[in-house]
Amino acid sequence: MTGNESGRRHTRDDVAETALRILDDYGLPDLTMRRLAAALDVQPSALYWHFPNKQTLLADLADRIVARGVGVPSADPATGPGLATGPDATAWPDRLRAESAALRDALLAYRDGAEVVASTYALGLGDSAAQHRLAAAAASGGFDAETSDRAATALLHFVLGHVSHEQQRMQFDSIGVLATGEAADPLDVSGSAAAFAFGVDLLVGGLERLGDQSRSGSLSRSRT
Amino acid sequence: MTGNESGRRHTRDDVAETALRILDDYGLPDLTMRRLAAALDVQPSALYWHFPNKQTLLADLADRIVARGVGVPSADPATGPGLATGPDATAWPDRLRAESAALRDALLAYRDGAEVVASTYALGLGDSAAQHRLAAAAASGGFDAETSDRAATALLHFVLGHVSHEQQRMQFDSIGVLATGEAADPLDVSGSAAAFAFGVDLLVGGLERLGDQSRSGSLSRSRT
DNA sequence: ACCTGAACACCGTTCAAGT
DNA sequence: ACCTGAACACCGTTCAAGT
Repeated sequence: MTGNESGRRHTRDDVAETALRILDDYGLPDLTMRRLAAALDVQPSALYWHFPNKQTLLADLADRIVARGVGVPSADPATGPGLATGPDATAWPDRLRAESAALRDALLAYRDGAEVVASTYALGLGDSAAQHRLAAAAASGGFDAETSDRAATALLHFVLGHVSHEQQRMQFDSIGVLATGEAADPLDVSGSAAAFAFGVDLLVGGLERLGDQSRSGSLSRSRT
Repeated sequence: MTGNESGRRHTRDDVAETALRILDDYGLPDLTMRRLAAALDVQPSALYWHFPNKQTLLADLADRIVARGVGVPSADPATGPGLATGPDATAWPDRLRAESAALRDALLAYRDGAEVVASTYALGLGDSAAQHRLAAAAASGGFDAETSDRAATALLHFVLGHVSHEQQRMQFDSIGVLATGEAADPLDVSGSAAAFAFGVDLLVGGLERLGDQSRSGSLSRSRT
């Protein structure tokens, strides 16, 4: 299905896609070079012709996971009915919220997706597509580049942290059925989404407030 | 110095403190059970009498790192001179900012401190001292428990993400002196602090704005 | 261009047994 | 109460050599 079934010779793309399948089916701890090699019917050493090391492979996966999340505007029906505005005319706070939600969806689409992207981002590897998309959304609000970048970084940290936590909890729940009578309940699915929206609203709201302040010229004290 | 030099018999506390020293001196990747055992002049298997597994050990370290950050109000002279208010009379936004800064300081006090705490938190292990302190600070602003909790979680995610990134960059800089003429510059130290403050301000500002809105009764639409 | 074979230098964890 | 000895079942990575 990946394009190479048993023809024995692989491309970098084959390797990455097979890795992505192992990740999604068995999780990050089970995504080892040796397991990946076995899935490709190849010796572990063969992988090092395609990728210099494991981190580089993971960075590639991270980029694919994030990139696969474009074109999904929000998947959230709460944006309101009949707004009928052009895609460019959307108010920037909504664009920022939509971009954050799309990123969350992208991360949730693969098991341990958030952790893969977070660790890659922490190591400074990978294209920074997520960061750039968020920064562009912020910049559409008229903020200068540094402010947009910092807001994007703050949002990204929150999103990665939140979804990592969320995914950790998902596989924890799926294993131990919890001995504590109360159970983990699927209510938490919507609870997680609400908590996510709340965090995003806090950051976007903070940015809106910052815009209001500079517009009314009440910058209490300029920072040294 | 840890209390046990070569008396050969160790306590759980000995083990944790020695682990903390290895962490700080050599970093998280070098903190292996085998290395820790060697530092204690003990067989690796001996560690499993004190801790059931490595994650539990790391959770213990995380708790110690966070706990060691209490009593350090802010370490930031920018809070303004001569306020002379009692410790309890501080405005809640300042308290939240101070708590966030103290947490950052605590994490920065140990090499890879943020990653240790973040992974422990993600796994749902450890006391949640950091989370609780932040939630208490938020609650002192008059917000209900759920709002305070969610604000604390958002802040915590941001802080852990930011400081992880910051620490990763620190050890990256200390190794590769960077071939790119521009260099990594110590300016980034203050840049990191400013970016941190900005992120915290965004979240705290968002919370203030939320307070303002509910006070003026303009909750556009109540969420379903 | 892509892979094998074999090795190097490691891991975390278990468990019977010792003192 | 605290540890040894020995093993189990793994890791990521390198490198000469093959086709």
